[in-house]
Amino acid sequence: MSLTLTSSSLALEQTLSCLHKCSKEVELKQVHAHMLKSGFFHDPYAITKFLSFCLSSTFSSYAQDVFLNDLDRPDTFLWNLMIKGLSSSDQPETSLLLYHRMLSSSAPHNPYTFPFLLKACSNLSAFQETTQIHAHLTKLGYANDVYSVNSLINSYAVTGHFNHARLLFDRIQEPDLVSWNSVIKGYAKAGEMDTALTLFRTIPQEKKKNAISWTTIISGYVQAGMNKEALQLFHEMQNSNVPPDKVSLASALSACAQLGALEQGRWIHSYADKARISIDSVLACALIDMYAKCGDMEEALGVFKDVKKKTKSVQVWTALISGYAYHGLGGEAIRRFTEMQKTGVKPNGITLTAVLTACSYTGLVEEGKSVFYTMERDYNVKPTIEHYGCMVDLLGRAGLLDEANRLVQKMPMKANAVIWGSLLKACQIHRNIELGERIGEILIGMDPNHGGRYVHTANIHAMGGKWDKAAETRRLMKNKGVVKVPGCSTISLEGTTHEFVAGDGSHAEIEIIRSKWRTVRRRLEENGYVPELEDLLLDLADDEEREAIVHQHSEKLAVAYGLMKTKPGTTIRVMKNLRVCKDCHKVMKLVSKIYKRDIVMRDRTRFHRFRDGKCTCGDYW
DNA sequence: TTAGGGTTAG
Repeated sequence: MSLTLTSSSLALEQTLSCLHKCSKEVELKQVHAHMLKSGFFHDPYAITKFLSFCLSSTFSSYAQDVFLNDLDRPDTFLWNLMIKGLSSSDQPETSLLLYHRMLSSSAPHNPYTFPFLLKACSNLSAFQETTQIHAHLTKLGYANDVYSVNSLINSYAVTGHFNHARLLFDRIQEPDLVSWNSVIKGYAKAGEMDTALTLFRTIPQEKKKNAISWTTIISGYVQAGMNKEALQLFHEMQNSNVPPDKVSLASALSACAQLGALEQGRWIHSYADKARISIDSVLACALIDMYAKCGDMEEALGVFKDVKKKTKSVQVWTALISGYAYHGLGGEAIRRFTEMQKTGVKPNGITLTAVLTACSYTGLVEEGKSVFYTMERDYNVKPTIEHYGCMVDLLGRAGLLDEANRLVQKMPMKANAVIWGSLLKACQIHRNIELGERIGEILIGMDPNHGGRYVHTANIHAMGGKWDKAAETRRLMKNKGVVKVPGCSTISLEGTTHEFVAGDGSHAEIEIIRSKWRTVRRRLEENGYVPELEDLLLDLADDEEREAIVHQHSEKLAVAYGLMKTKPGTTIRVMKNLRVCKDCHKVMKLVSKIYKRDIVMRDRTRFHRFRDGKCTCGDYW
């Protein structure tokens, strides 16, 4: 008897080890059939192992089928196993479905189910379901179960209902750290950073803030676009004896990427190396994105190459492709896109947005069209407004304004301000005054408090010589009290960021900088420079006045400062909040040649790298 | 059994 048992359990263990090698559904089916035939499906241990494997790999719907069809009256443990597994699968809604099945079965309920269910609600961002489950667990008498309450707080937090979360939090006699972190998340998610920070500061010392607490507040600031504050908190975290883990690092890297803070980003990278924190897919993404957005594509590629093949997820590939896109390296982006597919990684909607952006920025019209019109068939991704946006931009930049406009008319969703904005820009570049004026009016209607809308509309009127209309638009803007965001450029030197705002003289060394700029300008003029005033369609009387304005542009002052303060041959890195104007672009090309300097300039949407009189954008931007 | 992260069109 004991011999039989041993051999049968041996057989089971062998079968289970086969199970773990299954990567295709046919293979899984074979193991499944074998287990049924051998009677293993009467053994709860075997069933648990089988379902757990399916749920943790790509076979969660297979697990669901087996569970519902093959099992005779599963117990509460198995129901919970299924609900847990499905809650973090790619179809969390099936978890809720199973819960309703469980209720109509004879399996007795227990409080263990609820945190899993609420996890599914969080993953679905489902507020209605959260309230239903809340009501149900109250009715069943689990309203004081700490795990359930914390999960409820989290679900309300994730769905943006911080008041619901707070109400529950305030009723807890002594909230644990999970409760604190969850309620803070609620405020952070809703952008209520003042309250989030106040609560964060109120966490009692004995609860001992952990890396999760810190990351919650840091990533809250990042999501609110308050990146400087995020990095300040990251520094505070390091002084507080809570070592950052990979999740904290990824959040801080996001802040660096947005700020263009290359030095701090590099520091985080070397910290991860020193602390022997392995670079997983998410950290790799954050690093590649940081280096790319800070203008260092070589380093971004270095990180990408060091990532192990198994870790090269679609997101990691997408981060690299996006980097090439906004560096204007369309050919390289497409090459990587092809390479990615050869390794068996399928693109998602975001990857395709990046590829289309790359085509748009490089003028690869046919390549872009081919991807756009086959994406649903080839990649099973339905075009979203972002993809249409890329296409409108691609066609518009290339001068195919009618085609772009037709696409806007026939797309299945309503055009938003981004789409109209990109079409208006194309009208300016290609001097289609009539269409541009119509779009300008639409945009002002959509965004009456956005200064840029009025400025662009006034400019297109001016371009058509309609000075009275241009003046009227500016007057309208003034009357409404709307102000234009001023152009602002920054340059980082030895860890200090210097800021220059157009026409503003607040920098301590402004007089020397202006004088330096006059010297630069003279050298440019000796080399044949003539100002490019086309972009500056202000209704000013004469060219002299317009020239004076163009020479106060913030990026010129930043570069002049860079030339003053850095050694010959050093790359000058400048960031601008708006798009670079034609004259500044021309000037940068000349400076790069005459002063033998590489200039890397990040503007609102992309990078320009100037070297020896040329720019990587090929003057197509 | 409960809490934190990355890639997206102007």
